[in-house]
Amino acid sequence: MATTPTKLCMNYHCKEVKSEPWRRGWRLRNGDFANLCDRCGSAFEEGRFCDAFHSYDSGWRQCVPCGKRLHCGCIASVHTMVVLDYGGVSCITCARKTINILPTPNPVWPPSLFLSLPTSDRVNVKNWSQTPSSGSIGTWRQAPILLESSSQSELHHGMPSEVDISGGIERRIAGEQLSAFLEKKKTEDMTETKMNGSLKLGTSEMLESGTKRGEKPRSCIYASKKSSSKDDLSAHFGPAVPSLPNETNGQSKGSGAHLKLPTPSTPLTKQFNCNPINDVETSGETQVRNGRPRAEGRRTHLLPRYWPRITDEELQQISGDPNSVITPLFEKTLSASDAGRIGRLVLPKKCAEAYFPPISQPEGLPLKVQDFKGKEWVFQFRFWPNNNSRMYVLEGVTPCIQTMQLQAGDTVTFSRLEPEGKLVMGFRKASSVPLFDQGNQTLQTANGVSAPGDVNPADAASMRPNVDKSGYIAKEIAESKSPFPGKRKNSTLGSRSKRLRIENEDLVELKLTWEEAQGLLRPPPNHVPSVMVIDGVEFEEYEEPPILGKPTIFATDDEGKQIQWAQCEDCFKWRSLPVDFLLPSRFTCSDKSSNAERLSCSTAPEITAEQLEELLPVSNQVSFRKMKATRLDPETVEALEGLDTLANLAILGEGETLSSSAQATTKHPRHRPGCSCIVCIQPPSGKGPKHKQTCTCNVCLTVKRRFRTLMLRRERKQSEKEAEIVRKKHHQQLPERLEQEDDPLISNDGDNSSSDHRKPLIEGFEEEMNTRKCSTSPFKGQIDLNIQPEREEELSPGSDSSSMLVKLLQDATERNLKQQKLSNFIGNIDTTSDQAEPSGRGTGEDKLGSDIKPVGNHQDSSVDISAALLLNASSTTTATDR
DNA sequence: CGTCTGCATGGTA
DNA sequence: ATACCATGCAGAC
Repeated sequence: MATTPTKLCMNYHCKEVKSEPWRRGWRLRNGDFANLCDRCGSAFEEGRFCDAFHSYDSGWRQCVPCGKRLHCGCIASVHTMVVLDYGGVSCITCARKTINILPTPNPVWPPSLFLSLPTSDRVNVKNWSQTPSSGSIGTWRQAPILLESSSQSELHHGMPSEVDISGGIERRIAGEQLSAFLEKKKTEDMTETKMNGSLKLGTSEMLESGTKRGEKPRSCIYASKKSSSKDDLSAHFGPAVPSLPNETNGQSKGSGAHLKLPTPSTPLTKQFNCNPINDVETSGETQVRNGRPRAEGRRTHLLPRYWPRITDEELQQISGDPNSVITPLFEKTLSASDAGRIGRLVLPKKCAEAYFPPISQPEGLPLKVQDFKGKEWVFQFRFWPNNNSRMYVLEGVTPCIQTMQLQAGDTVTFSRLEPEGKLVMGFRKASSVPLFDQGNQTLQTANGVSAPGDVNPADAASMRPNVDKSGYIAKEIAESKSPFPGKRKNSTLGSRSKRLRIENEDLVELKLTWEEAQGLLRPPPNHVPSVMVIDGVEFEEYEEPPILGKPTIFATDDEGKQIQWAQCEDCFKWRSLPVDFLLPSRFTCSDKSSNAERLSCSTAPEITAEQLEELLPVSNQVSFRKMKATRLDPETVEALEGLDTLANLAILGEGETLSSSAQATTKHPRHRPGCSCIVCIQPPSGKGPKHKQTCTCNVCLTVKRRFRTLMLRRERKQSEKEAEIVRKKHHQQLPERLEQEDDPLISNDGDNSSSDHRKPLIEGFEEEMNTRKCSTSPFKGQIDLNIQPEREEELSPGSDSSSMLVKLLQDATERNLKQQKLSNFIGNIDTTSDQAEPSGRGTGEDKLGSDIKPVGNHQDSSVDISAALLLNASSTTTATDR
């Protein structure tokens, strides 16, 4: 970029083919300088470039004070003139003389900023005019634009609210700055920023270097146009300046504040290397673009939690067009209210005022926003008077949020895509961050990208002229399942109400824990269960509460024998173990006693994680990776260990105490007060009466009900599953997204769709489980009220239940068997939840069988079952169902 | 009676 | 002490 791709002189009228050395011309957007041949370069240096080459071009005006001809809107001359407040232009010389008075430096077009787009395009860009106030806005917007674009400082300095007047701003900008700016140009110093920068509207530097310290003029940067006309500027910058002094100000006390706000975002353009953000603050965090504003000023104004976090990569993904620039504006973690059905998304005041179009009426205006898929949404951007302030909200977001499958705790991001100026809305699933990964605040999760979308012409107004709009999006992180990023980047929730926090973080976390824990439940060590039979189903009863074992991976060895792979806690090597080996909560090589040879951590690994991963079905690799990560990450390890505690707490919670001194009852580990599941309502092992098929006791009724539910579900699942498959085929292009969706852990049950999302998968697992069980189940063919619901599938045709249902079940089973085969084994890990679900899910009522154990192992030996689920998968189910 | 709308309240930073 | 904002809630529909 820096240099012209070709070896041609960059003077459009010259194009002399030349080789090095080139003479330096105007600054390009990318920070480099135009390469000019000697002749053109000389003309440029002498300030007669336009006279020499553009004499016949349009755009010539006269300096108001001295009458000198000025080629306005030309990148080659942009730095030599100033746009006056009251109209007209002035050469720099005159501007300097008049200094604070009239002259406004050209807003920036620092050459660097200059966009190749035709002026016209940009200029028209947004008519914010939609708003009633638009008219006036236009005017002063320009100013703001300039300010912002050029420099934040300016804004801060003074222009604030009253900015209305273009004049004000411009004045400041005046000559001095210009000159300063020019000087800088020469030196190319980006460093200097300060005020000058701000004033230097015109200076390209600002833009480029823009970021100098905190204040990088983000928005401005990109807006370059050939024409210097205000319009143009406004188009670009305008938005940026959210400031809205006038418009907004009505309420807010400091409209000025608004102005300031705008600044924060720096345009992160792809094009420009200068990522304000990066430049400034992040020396280290190069990749994450936190919206953190470079500008300190901004920071102070925009709470960290709203700083957009987005990586360069993400940005790039968002904008497919290499020429487009995405400027992250801000992000917000959805509150319960935001994600609720009301469809109102509360916008941080400062963000709204800084990046959205100014609105003077509560009704606000329609705002077009594109989502990462490029779909355009129109929200009503408005505000409510609140105290002496305003509360900004986006109305009508429900469809969008549902489409993105967002829920409380997830984060939506707003970015602006330049030069289109479109607002882009992205998102980041809270779940994407590994549960235990709290420490990492990186954006792994982020994704959403937004495609460019135009601001709607009509609504364009809504978007601010200059403001950046970028919606950025979050990609979903594939693996992340965990619901909450521990700390979430900014603890967006942090400030939120406890309620929210609990719901989203803790709750989710707890939920996850449960899901994961479910699959890891193990009988207490060294405890021999007493087996009770309830209606034909064996239940293992332990005196001690279960413990959480370590996740393992089930596979088949070379000989076709079922085995499970477990990772040593100490050396992280993977060891093969008999499929029926129950891992303790902390497994180490030395525990591999199952094999004759006793191992130690020093023993060479039998397989590497990578190899192991390869052995897994694709569908399980994600889980595996997660597991792997979990183990390797010290934090996670700790967390894992804490899982035990957590799980136990959860188990113990709710009043029931499954203390070590466990009560001898049939209550399952997850029993909760009031639990009426088939297990809990049963008398202690073996003491209950045997049920007949005609029995109408609670247990039997429950089982029957569950069976019915199961059958219905199966039908539904089947159809959904098929639909899902079809859908996937169509959407393979969005792997990430899909992946996320697939992530079972992510599911939150919120009201949203996310839950729906998982359903298919879960169900699939369920089916699998059912299938297996069925195949092995001894009870085929009949509805045996004594069996666990999960096993109901086993029923074979001819059972008491409708033969049709049975048939359906069988069909589904067969199908599933074929499809899932071995993959089923992998159940422990993440899939754990899935597994669990299956069983549990079968019945709508969780509890039933849920809790108890996996009878399966006793009955059939379907390895998977026994191995993976010592406990009851069902319990998991329970959790999910609920 | 459910939903929508706009404002009020109160917790948190 | 103040501003922000998540949620509540009453009135309207």
